[in-house]
Amino acid sequence: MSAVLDNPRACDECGSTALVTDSETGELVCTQCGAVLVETIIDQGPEWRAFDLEQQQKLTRVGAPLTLTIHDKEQERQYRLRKWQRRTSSNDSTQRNLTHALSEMNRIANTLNLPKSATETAAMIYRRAIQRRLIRGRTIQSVVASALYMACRQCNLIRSLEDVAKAANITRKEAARNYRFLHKELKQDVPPVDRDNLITKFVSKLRISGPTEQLARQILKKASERKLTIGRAPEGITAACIYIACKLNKEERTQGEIAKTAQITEVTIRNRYKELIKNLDFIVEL
DNA sequence: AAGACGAAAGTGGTTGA
DNA sequence: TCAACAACTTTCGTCTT
Repeated sequence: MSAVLDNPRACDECGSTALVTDSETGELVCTQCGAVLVETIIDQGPEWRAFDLEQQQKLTRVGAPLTLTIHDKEQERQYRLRKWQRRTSSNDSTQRNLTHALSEMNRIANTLNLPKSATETAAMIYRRAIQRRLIRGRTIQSVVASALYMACRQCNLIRSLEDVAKAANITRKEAARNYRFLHKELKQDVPPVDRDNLITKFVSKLRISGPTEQLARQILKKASERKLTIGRAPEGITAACIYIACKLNKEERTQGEIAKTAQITEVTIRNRYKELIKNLDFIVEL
């Protein structure tokens, strides 16, 4: 784990201010280029820092870890520079790709207001993708967007593929294509979209009252129990439940309004809610 | 006039022979 | 590899409030 630092310091190597401390080693590390910046802390372990298995193997080498017996700052600095040079020359394109991707990822995550945990998950996914050589032939933008979307799903955060794609300046279609590819290749476990979370999000966007929200949840629960939700997009089901709840509570919301916030069409809401009311006879009593 | 309705055609992906 | 298929969208004419 690492923590953000409100350190005004910039990276010596690339000038970025996105620095984090590695809580295990206490090193100050640049998230942009991977440079290790703090030399005052003595690290008892190996002094290199691997991003993934492949690098770990590549970087493993013989040599004593830095100790207090070596004070010479200049010597230390030169060693560090040599180390970095070796890194960049041996793995240049990968490193540059990663640098670019991570900065793009931070930018997109920022516009989506994603918590740090999700961005870190996405970064892990991206590194895995690099490791498996899945990037070639795809744009950084689209793979980054896919990784972020996958991370959101894994962290149970509601961010639509469309929103992620928009933030990454690519089309929904392209994001979907790359997401499917990543999902297939990485065999990552991705939970289905949590419909309760969807209700929470839509309800707050639509400013719907608490009682109506509760009613929508009840309807969703019943529909789920009666297997009316299988094979249907969660957005459509959720939107229909909210629409029905509004109707029952005389809280006027148009199909268009709800459809827009759920990023689906009115037609889909109509189809879902027709199916639901046909099979949820209990609604009549409410 | 706005909202709801539903038919019909189109889209992009999955499945299965 | 291709056609059938399911879910969803787009579009548009019509009905309802």
